[in-house]
Amino acid sequence: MRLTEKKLTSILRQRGYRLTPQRRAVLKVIALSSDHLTPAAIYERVRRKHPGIGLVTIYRTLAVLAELGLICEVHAGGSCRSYLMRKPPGHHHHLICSQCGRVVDFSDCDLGGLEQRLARENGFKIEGHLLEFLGLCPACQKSAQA
Amino acid sequence: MRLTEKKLTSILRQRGYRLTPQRRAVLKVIALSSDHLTPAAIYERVRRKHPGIGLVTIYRTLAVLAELGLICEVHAGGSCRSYLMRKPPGHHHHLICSQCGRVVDFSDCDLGGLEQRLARENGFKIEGHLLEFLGLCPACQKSAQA
DNA sequence: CAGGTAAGTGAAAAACGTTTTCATCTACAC
DNA sequence: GTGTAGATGAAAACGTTTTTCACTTACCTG
Ligand SMILES: [Mn+2]
Ligand SMILES: [Mn+2]
Ligand SMILES: [Zn+2]
Ligand SMILES: [Zn+2]
Repeated sequence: MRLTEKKLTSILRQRGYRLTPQRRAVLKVIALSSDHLTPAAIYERVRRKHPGIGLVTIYRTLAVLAELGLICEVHAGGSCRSYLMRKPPGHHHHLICSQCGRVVDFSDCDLGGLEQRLARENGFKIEGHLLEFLGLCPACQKSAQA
Repeated sequence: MRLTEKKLTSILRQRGYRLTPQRRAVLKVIALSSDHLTPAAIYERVRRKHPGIGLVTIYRTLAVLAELGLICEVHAGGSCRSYLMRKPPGHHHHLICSQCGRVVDFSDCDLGGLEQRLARENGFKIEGHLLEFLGLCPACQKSAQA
């Protein structure tokens, strides 16, 4: 189900929020990216088309959108907080070189079974997961031998 | 296998680190707690018996202990970073409530096959992984209905 | 289509949590 | 003991997030 303008307005209004150009712009940036974006990265991108926007508004908007369940917040290693659309078509994960920081994406993780078991055993409603492998990339393995 | 003073010294020295009273104190606080403790909480507790210690030392010590694999770092909702003893023998993972921050541990993740495939396809030498599920705990699901 | 008002915005400042810097100190090898 | 690489603490720098406040705007009502 695509998120039409109409639907978006109604979701917001249901909780007493208004649909402003700023909120539209922030949501659009997140929707068009398949990566996790930090508040700063979102700010940068939104400003390209919307130069007057304030960083404060980014934070406030992220809080509202997350509260409404339209986007979700992810905690990763480095910059800790980032956001992405709630149900992306195939989430994605990272293989990170612990030495040079190089990142490789992958998307097939096959955690469905584990997820179901954990949900059942603990009574959780699971919304997402964070999976990162850490290791040495080919280049750093070579330089480590030297 | 308990972590004796002797063993600890040897683990540290293997990498060129020294065993200082401050490091001993930080590790002790973490070992005696079954919770995840933030750097600030650790600082507070260590200071009770060790008033002169600086917060900087807490941060530096946490980085060293995590690098050595003696403790592990957790990213949860609110205060984001916290630490706890690494539970032998296997690694352990978290199921985190995105609303109240409650954390449930689990240890069986069965990622061996995926790990091997990623290593082969990308030439990485994989050293470890981070796996966290995010969702709503039973209590927060109830309060969400209201 | 006004007009009124609650909600939203942006600039600036404050509040955090974390890292860097640097002079001093100390654990440990010899 | 002595020398030295490694560790510490205070202060300052830093980047991120929140608060405050005067001003503006989306949206309801008539
Ligand atoms: Mn990615
Ligand atoms: Mn845990
Ligand atoms: Zn985090
Ligand atoms: Zn690398």
